[in-house]
Amino acid sequence: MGRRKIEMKMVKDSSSRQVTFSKRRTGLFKKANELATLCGAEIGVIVFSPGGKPFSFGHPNVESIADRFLNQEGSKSKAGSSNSKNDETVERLSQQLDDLNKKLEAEKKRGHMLDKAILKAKGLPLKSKAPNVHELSQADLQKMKESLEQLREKVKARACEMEASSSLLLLANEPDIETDRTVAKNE
Amino acid sequence: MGRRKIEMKMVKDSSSRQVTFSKRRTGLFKKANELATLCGAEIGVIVFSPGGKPFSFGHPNVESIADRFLNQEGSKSKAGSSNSKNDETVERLSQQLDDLNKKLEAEKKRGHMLDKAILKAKGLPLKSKAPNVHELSQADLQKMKESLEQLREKVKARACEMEASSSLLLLANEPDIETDRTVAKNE
DNA sequence: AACTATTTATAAGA
DNA sequence: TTCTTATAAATAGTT
Repeated sequence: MGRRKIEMKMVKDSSSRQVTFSKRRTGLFKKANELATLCGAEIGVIVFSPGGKPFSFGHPNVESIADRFLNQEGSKSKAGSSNSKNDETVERLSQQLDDLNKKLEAEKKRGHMLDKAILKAKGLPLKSKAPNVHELSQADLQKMKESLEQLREKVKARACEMEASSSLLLLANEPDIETDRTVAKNE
Repeated sequence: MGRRKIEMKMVKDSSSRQVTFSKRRTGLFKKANELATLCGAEIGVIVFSPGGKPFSFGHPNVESIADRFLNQEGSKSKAGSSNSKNDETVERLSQQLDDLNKKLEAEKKRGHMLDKAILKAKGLPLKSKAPNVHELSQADLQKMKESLEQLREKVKARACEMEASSSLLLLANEPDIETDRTVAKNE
């Protein structure tokens, strides 16, 4: 978003990385604040710099949001046991798998287009070495997609089980809830 | 940032607010992901929609970051000590999902690149069947982990294949290969 | 810290 | 809801 487009990978130069971190952290918090303001959403952002220093933004405050998220009393079982945390993790993994599925489908379509494009444009000797490299790639993507779907099913199944059984577990662990609005320290 | 500049006030129209929330949440997660990637920072973002639905982004995962933040001083390890193993596995799964996303996005970009440089479009339908497996626990988490590792290998393999086979094409067209991860769920 | 040239994000509209 | 387009913002490279 500046003079040049940059590669999405770790900035090598330590000094530049620090500058980027600082600028983008500010930008991220600003975006978070706008989202909270415009939509009345509750948001918590926690950032640990590469040096391990903590920064945070919260509306209304990070602690309550983090706590609420970790114990997720909203729609699941009422047991605030250590399992609910795990439960939520599994739930999120499931969501991420869903997301991956979408990406894979898009990628598959694109892959077919590329196959045609490549053959048409150059008629490269891709078939000589083995079956078409891109065809194999497609097969792999298909396998990946199927595997991911299986995993998703397992994860979902497990989430349900945990929900059902977690209510039997201990309820004696509640992290304290603090109050604090926007906190952003400079590194 | 669009057709018009908008006031930083709660969007009145419920419908528009929902759209704004969805778009900006996606943008926020993307920014968070970029910050994590570029600077090697650990980031956790938690968003509760006005309706109370939870969304989150985490690198490597929200839980560990939230925990670390809430327990700034020492370790936490609440009650369920038998869950530590699970937590560990889940953490690894999260890490691998992250890795998968990274590679997939890299390919996606590569695809865009080739696509852009070469041809016009064409799509195709697709569907697949996923066995519905229940009963998941320690052993299953292990399987999930292994599956993810296999997938990662496949993706890695494909990435290499494409890299090798597309170099010729790339030379004749646009260079520039990037990587980026994006994890965002829609409400 | 400021300053731009560019790249991104996104408000509207379809 | 997804995509497209016109603009507002964010920000990479500089000074």
